[in-house]
Amino acid sequence: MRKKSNAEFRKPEILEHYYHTIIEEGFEGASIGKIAKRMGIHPSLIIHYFKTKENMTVELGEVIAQKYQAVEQWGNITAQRDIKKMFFRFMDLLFSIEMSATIDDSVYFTFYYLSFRNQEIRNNFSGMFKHFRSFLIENLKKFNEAGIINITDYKKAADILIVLVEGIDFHDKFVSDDEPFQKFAKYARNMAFKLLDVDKKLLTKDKIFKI
Amino acid sequence: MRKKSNAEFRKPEILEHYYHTIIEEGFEGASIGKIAKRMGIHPSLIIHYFKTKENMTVELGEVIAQKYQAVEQWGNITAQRDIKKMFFRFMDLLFSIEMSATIDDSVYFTFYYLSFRNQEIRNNFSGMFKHFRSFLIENLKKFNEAGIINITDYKKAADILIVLVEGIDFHDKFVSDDEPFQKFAKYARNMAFKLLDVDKKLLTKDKIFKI
Amino acid sequence: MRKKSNAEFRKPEILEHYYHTIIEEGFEGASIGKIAKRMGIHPSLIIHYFKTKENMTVELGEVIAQKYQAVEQWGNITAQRDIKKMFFRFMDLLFSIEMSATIDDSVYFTFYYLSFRNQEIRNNFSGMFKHFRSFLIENLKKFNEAGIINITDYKKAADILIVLVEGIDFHDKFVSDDEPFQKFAKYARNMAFKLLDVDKKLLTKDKIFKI
Amino acid sequence: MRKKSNAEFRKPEILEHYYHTIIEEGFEGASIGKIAKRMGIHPSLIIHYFKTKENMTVELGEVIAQKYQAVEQWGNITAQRDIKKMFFRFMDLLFSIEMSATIDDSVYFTFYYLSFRNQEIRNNFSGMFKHFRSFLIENLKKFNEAGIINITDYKKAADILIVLVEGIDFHDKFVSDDEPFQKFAKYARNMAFKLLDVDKKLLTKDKIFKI
DNA sequence: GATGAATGAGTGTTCATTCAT
DNA sequence: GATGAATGAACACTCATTCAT
Repeated sequence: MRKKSNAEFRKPEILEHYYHTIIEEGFEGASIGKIAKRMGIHPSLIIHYFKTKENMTVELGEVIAQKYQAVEQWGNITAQRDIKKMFFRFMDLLFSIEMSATIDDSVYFTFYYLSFRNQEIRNNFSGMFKHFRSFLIENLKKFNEAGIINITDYKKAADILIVLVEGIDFHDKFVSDDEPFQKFAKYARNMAFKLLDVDKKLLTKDKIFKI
Repeated sequence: MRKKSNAEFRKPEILEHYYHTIIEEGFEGASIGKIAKRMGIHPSLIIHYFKTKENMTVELGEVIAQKYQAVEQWGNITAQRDIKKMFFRFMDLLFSIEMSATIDDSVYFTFYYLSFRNQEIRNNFSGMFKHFRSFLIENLKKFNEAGIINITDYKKAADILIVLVEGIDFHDKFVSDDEPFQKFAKYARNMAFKLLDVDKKLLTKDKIFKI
Repeated sequence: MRKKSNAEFRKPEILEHYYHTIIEEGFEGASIGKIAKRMGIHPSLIIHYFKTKENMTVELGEVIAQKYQAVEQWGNITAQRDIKKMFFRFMDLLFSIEMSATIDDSVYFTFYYLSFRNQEIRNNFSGMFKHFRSFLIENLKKFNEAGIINITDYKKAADILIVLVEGIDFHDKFVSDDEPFQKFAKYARNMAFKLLDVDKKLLTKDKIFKI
Repeated sequence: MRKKSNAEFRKPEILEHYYHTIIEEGFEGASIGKIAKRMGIHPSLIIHYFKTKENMTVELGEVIAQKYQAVEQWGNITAQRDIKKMFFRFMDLLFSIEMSATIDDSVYFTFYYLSFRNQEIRNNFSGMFKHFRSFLIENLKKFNEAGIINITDYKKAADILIVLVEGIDFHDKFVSDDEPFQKFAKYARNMAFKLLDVDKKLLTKDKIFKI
């Protein structure tokens, strides 16, 4: 009854295993053979579905890029009626561990790294960031018009937010003295408040952006 | 006294070729065989000097990490007597293309990526950033005491500077709409001015940090 | 009564594509997968019709062997009433490029080559040559009885004709200094005239067989 | 003492095994793995010496082509003082089984076949035939000047001899009714006598060239 | 009749590494 | 110090074929 495993089910299943094999064995270690063994299938079946390993890698890149965009929580937030509350929840989510944790860091960096040698992967990631930027711009506009923030160049603002958000992961990995992720995340968020010129009346003490 | 092509000279030479092979062939493509062919020597000789490829990779990581620290230009700048001039030249260099161009981006990202699977490499890079942070702190202190900037938490300030500086490369690679590197770099620099609370009297028009 | 694309039509179609795939990709390169792709069908379908690839190869060998025999032009020639004219047209056709061009040389040699490892293919080709020899004998007899040629051993004569005819292709491929195919063909034809002891009165200048 | 197996010894050894593997398994069946197993060595060692299988195949082609040229017996014959005796021994050797048996037929045909897809192999074989033709021309000249044969176009004569000689193998493989190789070989030789216009006084009964 | 899933053997080749010289 | 021989594991991928649908 459920033996009817076709491409629609199999391909995501394989990508899932590919993803986890990368986590456990690294990108170079994630051979088709190992993925197949992990799944209990024959290596050539993977080729059957993806033709080449590169295809499979690109497709995994797509999935990862899509996951980044599809942070489901955004839905609830942007549905919030009180725009001030909405702003702060928006920023909290932006600088939250949830944002970072959707994709395993090592895989994430793997694909950044692969971007340098694979145009398709680069395009996927670039597209993902541009899409995300559009989403940010759209919302920044609302906040600006409501007088919560005070900016003129939406695009630049969105860009700097992306840099800060990505920077948290980076900091956590390479610079941090083992302090909890959230600590620097919150700090970065406050820096964002400052750069966006958030209405000072709205800021409680824990949101102060003095370095 | 006889031949002087010993390890001391050979190892850096090999690492140099390893580095360029990575640029041209990617990390996976940079096999010992290819490096050897590039040098016109026998692959075994590379093993002879480094024992294993992993060793060689780690050593290349060290060299790269050291290069990042040893930005020679800093010397001239910190020797500057007029502290205000010094500050702006300091910031200009920090957000300059020279900072980014010392090491090829693709190799840089390769080692970030390798950090996830190799503790030694991670330590090297982590150490490099900490060292760099110390350097920043030291200088920020001077600027703060001279009343040029106005901060309280030096470490945090240094961290955010690192994030912003690293973010330029990242932005250039993935987010930028093909605008020149310098444009966003300058913008990021201005954001830094804002976060550091630079004395407004010192800012000319092109240094204004309004988004 | 429904679809009429059944084996009778499909098999020759597949063989046709197999033939052309061999020309383009070589025998080793002519995989079932490639043939199927060429036809826009599924590889399994080819297996469905031929059971195994070897079967298919043997069947292609049959088709090729048959084509060699079925040189339609012979019909017109042997219908010729003037036996002298008939002889010369017969010989002209025998040593013509049309004889060689019916089957692509590379495929032809492929099957010679396959003959060594496949009894069935060898039998097909052997049968084809024997059949062709019978045809030659039959006609040589007529020419001999009409006094045009002067031989006693028909079989040997037929054999030597086959050797000469096949030799033209061989010469063209390996020995010729890029001179046109027809030049050596004509030369070989004249040698045949000599061996068959053609009545000298019948020979015009361009048919003289002196080396 | 004899462990010192280097390329000079190893490569011919491998080619020898390649040759025999082709005989036993056919060209497609002669994989590097099988050759290695036959030799009791590791497959990658074969790659070590030849880099690619194609190289190895081309080199085998060279060896085969050279063997054809280097028929040692010629030496003794052309040293013969009595030119008439020499002529007949020359022709006997030309149409002898020794000429055909130096290289296994199936391998020989394999390389004919490969010539169609590999320029280098084609060149080797073409060169071999041209070299052989030169050798024939050189000798035909002597025989002609001695009045034994009577020809004007040496090159054409040499070409037709090659075609006849190659034709024996061909006939034996595909046309012959299992009659011994020598029988048709002798017959072909006699045809050659006829084409070369051998001085009739020299011909004994078994050399008569009437078909 | 036709397709896709799945298999399993096999391909040439790459690679890091060891050892003897 | 430097080379070549040799290894053995691993790799992505091809291929013909079988089976269920």
